[in-house]
Amino acid sequence: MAGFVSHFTNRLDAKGRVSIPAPFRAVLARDGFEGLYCISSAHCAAVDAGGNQLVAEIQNRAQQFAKLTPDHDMLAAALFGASEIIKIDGDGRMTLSDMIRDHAGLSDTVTFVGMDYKFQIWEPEQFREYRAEAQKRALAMLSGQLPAPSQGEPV
Amino acid sequence: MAGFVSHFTNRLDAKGRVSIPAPFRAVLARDGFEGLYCISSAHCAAVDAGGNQLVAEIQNRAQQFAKLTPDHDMLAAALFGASEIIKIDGDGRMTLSDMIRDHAGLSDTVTFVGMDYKFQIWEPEQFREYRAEAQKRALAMLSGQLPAPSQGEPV
DNA sequence: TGAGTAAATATGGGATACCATGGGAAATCA
DNA sequence: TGATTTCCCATGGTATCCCATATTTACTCA
Repeated sequence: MAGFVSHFTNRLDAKGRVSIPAPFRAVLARDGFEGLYCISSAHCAAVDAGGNQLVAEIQNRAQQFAKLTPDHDMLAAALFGASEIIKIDGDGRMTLSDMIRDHAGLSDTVTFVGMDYKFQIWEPEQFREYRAEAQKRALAMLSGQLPAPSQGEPV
Repeated sequence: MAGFVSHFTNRLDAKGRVSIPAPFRAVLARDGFEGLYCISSAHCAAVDAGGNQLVAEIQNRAQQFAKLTPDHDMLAAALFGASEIIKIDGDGRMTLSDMIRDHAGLSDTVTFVGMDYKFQIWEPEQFREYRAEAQKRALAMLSGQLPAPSQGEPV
């Protein structure tokens, strides 16, 4: 099944709302999750967003540790504490929370980046920089220039 | 089963639409993908296009890494963020996005180049140059003049 | 064989539907 | 009650759908 693909930049209005790109809304509708699951990325200035597919990946991560252990508690606090569920209004818009705005450094435009099972929310200029770097690294990785990938690197 | 072969040059109309060559449409119909999956080539001024076969190659590349890791995020941003799914209208035409037009440097004509499991979208003159170079290199490779090509050439 | 006919294809253009965006009014909260 | 949020409607631009036409290719039948 097709996931989140391509990237879009939309404007933030005076009320702090921004349209979620229509193709992404279509994916979310198929996914079935009510609202939009958002979680600050631990390793870049972006917010991960998505539906059940994303939630499943996160839970999968937490399940590496037995419940009630200090490790699990810590990971759970880090993951779920940095998460929130945003409502989507009748016109397909979301209202950005302070957490999202601060973490991504957003001002008046927002870039949505498809990443198959989730998408990311970026400040446009920062995404440009990240993408330039990502493309360089991807080219190197895919050309077999780099050693074996890190299988289970922490989030 | 036969893939995408040969090349065709069609005209871009005032609305930015261009007919996908009928032989390519036949391959896409067999493939079963809904629409046309497009991704900017990382190493030349062309856009890769195709259906499930192409998507499978790309997903395969991303699966080298565990989800939610920095490596996977980076690769996914470079691959899926640079992709889009273009609709094909009832007459077999696609509307070129800005991304495609810019990346390939298109103006008023488009060359479609079959490459078996995918095809490429080129500006005609740039393709001529690329092909001249490609033929020279292919000849050298096939006669064993050059060292083995890089293992995992980017999608 | 060869003119006539039918089918497929590339291309043009009008009408309609969709989407991002702005703003007002009702509802909710502190 | 003032501020914020949620719901609803308006609008301009664009993409999509549908139909028309020219040109080529394939086919038919005398």
